[in-house]
Amino acid sequence: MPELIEVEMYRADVDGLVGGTVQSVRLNDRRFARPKGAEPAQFEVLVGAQLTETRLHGKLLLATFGKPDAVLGLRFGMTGRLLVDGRSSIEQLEYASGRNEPKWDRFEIEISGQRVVVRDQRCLGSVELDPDLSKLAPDARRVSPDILREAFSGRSKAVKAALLDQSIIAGLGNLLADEALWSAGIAPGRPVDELSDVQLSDLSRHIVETIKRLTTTGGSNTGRTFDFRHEGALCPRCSGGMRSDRIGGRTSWWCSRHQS
DNA sequence: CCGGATGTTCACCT
DNA sequence: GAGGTGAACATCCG
Repeated sequence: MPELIEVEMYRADVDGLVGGTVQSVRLNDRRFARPKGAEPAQFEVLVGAQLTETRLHGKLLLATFGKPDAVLGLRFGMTGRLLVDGRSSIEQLEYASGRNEPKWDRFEIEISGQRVVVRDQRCLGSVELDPDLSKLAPDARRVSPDILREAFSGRSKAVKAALLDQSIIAGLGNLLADEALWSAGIAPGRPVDELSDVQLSDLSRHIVETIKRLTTTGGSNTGRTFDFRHEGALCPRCSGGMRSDRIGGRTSWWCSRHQS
């Protein structure tokens, strides 16, 4: 289940509570708060506030409140999920275990009688009050060839590493980045300053397209249309051998034939 | 026991 | 500043 896709589902869940009023807030695990060392008590300001809007920037889920004005930012890491009244729109997470323990409830907020819980086994997600939104990178769902070119300018790192860097482009995770590069026929290790105009435009289009496709088809299944992330796999497009390597600190898979 | 996993961040090199 | 690497975070799985 690709990353930004599921966060969008969580956003839709929270959006169903817009107009509601916060009755209680609880940070169960202070390690979950950002910035590191933030006081758990700060979240109390949300009590009595009204949820006015939800939106996404990259993988960051933002809930805006009024009276008093405040913004709550939620990050889900690799194993975080959101429960509303004990239910989640995501049945299972690939890398979360099948179990579902209440002890992993790191943050809870009650809005109009509905209990919103961030349950995160590995505790790699976080919650932040009034996150700094002034220097966010462009959102992956709205990239254009020009935006990509601008984001990559003055850089030389591998395109896969650049796509994973949330300060360059916000929203792509490991699977989504591999899939977009596969669709665009670009090898993940190719430095961004070597990409042609045509490749930049292909990449831009396939990023937007991949996110859109998986958002609409990913709800009822795993979100992935094929599986090529294993040894010996053949490319579903051209039957080339799939290769893997570590790029940008993460395992990347690509087709040795049609991606260059 | 070890390594790796849809993520982010920090420290430390070059 | 840029880029790379490795560790850390917490937990489970093969």
